[in-house]
Amino acid sequence: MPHDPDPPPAKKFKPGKGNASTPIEVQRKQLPIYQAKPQLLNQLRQLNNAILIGETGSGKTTQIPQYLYEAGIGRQGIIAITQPRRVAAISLAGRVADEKRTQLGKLVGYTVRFEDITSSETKLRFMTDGMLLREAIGDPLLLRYSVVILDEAHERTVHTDVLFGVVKIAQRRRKELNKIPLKVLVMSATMDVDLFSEYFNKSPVLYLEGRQHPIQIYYTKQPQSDYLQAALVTIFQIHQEAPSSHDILVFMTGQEEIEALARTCRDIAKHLPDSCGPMVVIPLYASLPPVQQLRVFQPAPKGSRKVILSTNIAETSVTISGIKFVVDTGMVKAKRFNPDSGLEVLAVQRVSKAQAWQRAGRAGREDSGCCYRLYTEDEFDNLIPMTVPEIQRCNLAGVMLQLMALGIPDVTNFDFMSKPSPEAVSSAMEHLELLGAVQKKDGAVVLTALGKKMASFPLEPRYAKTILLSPEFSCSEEVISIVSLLSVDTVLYNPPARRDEVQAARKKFISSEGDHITLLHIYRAFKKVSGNKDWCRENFVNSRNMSLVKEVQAQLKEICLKLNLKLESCGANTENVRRCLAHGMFVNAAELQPDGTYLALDTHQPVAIHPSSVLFQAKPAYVVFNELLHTSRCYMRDLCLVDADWLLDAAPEYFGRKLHLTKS
DNA sequence: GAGCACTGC
Repeated sequence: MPHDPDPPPAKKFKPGKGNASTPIEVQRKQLPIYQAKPQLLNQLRQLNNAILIGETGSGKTTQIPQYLYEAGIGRQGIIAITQPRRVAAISLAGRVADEKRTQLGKLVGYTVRFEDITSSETKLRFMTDGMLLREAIGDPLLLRYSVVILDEAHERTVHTDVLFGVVKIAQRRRKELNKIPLKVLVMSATMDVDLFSEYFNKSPVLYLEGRQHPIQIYYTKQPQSDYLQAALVTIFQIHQEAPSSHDILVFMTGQEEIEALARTCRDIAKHLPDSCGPMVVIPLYASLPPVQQLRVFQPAPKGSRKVILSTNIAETSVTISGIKFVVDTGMVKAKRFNPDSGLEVLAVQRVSKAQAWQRAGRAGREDSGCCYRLYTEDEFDNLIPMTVPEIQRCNLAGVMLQLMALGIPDVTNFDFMSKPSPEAVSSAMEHLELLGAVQKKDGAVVLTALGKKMASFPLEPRYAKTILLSPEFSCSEEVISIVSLLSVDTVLYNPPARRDEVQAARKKFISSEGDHITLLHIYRAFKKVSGNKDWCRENFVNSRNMSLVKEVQAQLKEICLKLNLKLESCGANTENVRRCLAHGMFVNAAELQPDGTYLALDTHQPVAIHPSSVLFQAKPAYVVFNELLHTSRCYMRDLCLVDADWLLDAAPEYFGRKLHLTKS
């Protein structure tokens, strides 16, 4: 453990944050980027593409859009600034509107799902990358925009990666058609610029100075076989040696190990000598109720040390001030996708170098800091340089459908910055063909009328298909509700300590027809009491997610109306709903075998009913399911009881060709 | 008889 001298006094000025005593104009001029403004504008005026590399705190996201606007660059249209996250788009727009001393929604606005605070006056528009992508379906050339700034490009979300290609095509097409040129700026925090620059026709890279403070990195001398034990030891070494005002942020992999380590830390802290101050241990992960998440921002009582045990939510989404020490276990839980089996696996794995640097950076936001890596320098050197972009580890069916809807001629050869495997692409195309979204015509694959409608829903293709089928079964109201319920995080609240109470409360909603109908019963009951909060508490229903369901439902209904889809309810006849689900989800069907196990019908792999399903004790002959989850076994989640005949009816050729239904 | 990182339209 190093000697830790007293830190220099904290700097008064914090980039990107309001400071009551300093006028906004002065604050803006204090940002590191201000010095570079004249040269920057000079270059940006001439360039059609540029890659901007700026460290945290450079002020690039708030200042560059304003500089462009003030200099009259891109005045012919709107300047779009995309963000991977809603909260970022909203808060950045608020900040820039303040700086321009204008009301949000006038000159400066934001557009995220369910919320559009813009007007005809809006010239600086902050938006999620997903929203710009959706807009591109109606206007592939993005003609309203003169400048598109793709921020946080290093995060490489699916949406950003698809947008890279979309703006590149729009830029070229606009030039060919003699339209107003489109300027594309890519902003990234990491130095992995070659890929970006190469992709955008070797565009120039501009470096912006940041305000990051120095961080001392420490490695272990020996590889650690147990990173949790290593984390525990490191936390208490820091606790015994460093001033109590220095908070610790520990990066771990998931809820369970975080809660376990939190308990251990609290136990040990209780039995330490008085010379050690008290320790406040705070868990942080996404599924924690919002009130508990806010605890990480409260300063610990004087003399106490704050220790935050977090998942990678604290890497980007949640920024905590006052962190002096970062402890990095070097591990992360991440989803992987196998295109052959259609299986998603959530697995603990090593972080990338870029991720390790991102974690370390969380210690140096206000002042110099330390990062303890619980692995050796050799192990660090062997980490992969960058996290594999999401586009290379997800199901591509939705992406391919969206590209087709954008009118891109040969989607299987789309110019991705990082190409997904040909297997993943062809498996996505096969999936779309099965759903009837695309078909082969004269050797080419084209979007069908059905596929075009499917693309207008912000849903996975099979859910969109199920909704579009629902009028045939006179149950569109029910199917829209079910799809809405499935497209948010679970509405069921399951505190493990109160399992018996949960089971008792849920009993009255359970349907022998499966999880979908059970969810529908809960939703109907929720609506009957108009979303009463007490009702939600008593019935272990997450009222926040339920409210979200209502918003999704309203959006889906609006799309249905635009498509002239008949909205009607089947009332108590839920068999129709199951018929509809069978027709929409037939690719996710499973069949009971004579030995009591299940086989997935498309891949013939053995699957099991997840214990969380209401059908867990039952042995239905045929089910359709929402997803497969590979943990200790391969589990089907969210099941619906169906008839074999319905499946055959839904896809006679598919089941006749590939499968052997055991039913005689 | 299990257990789920994080976003987003």
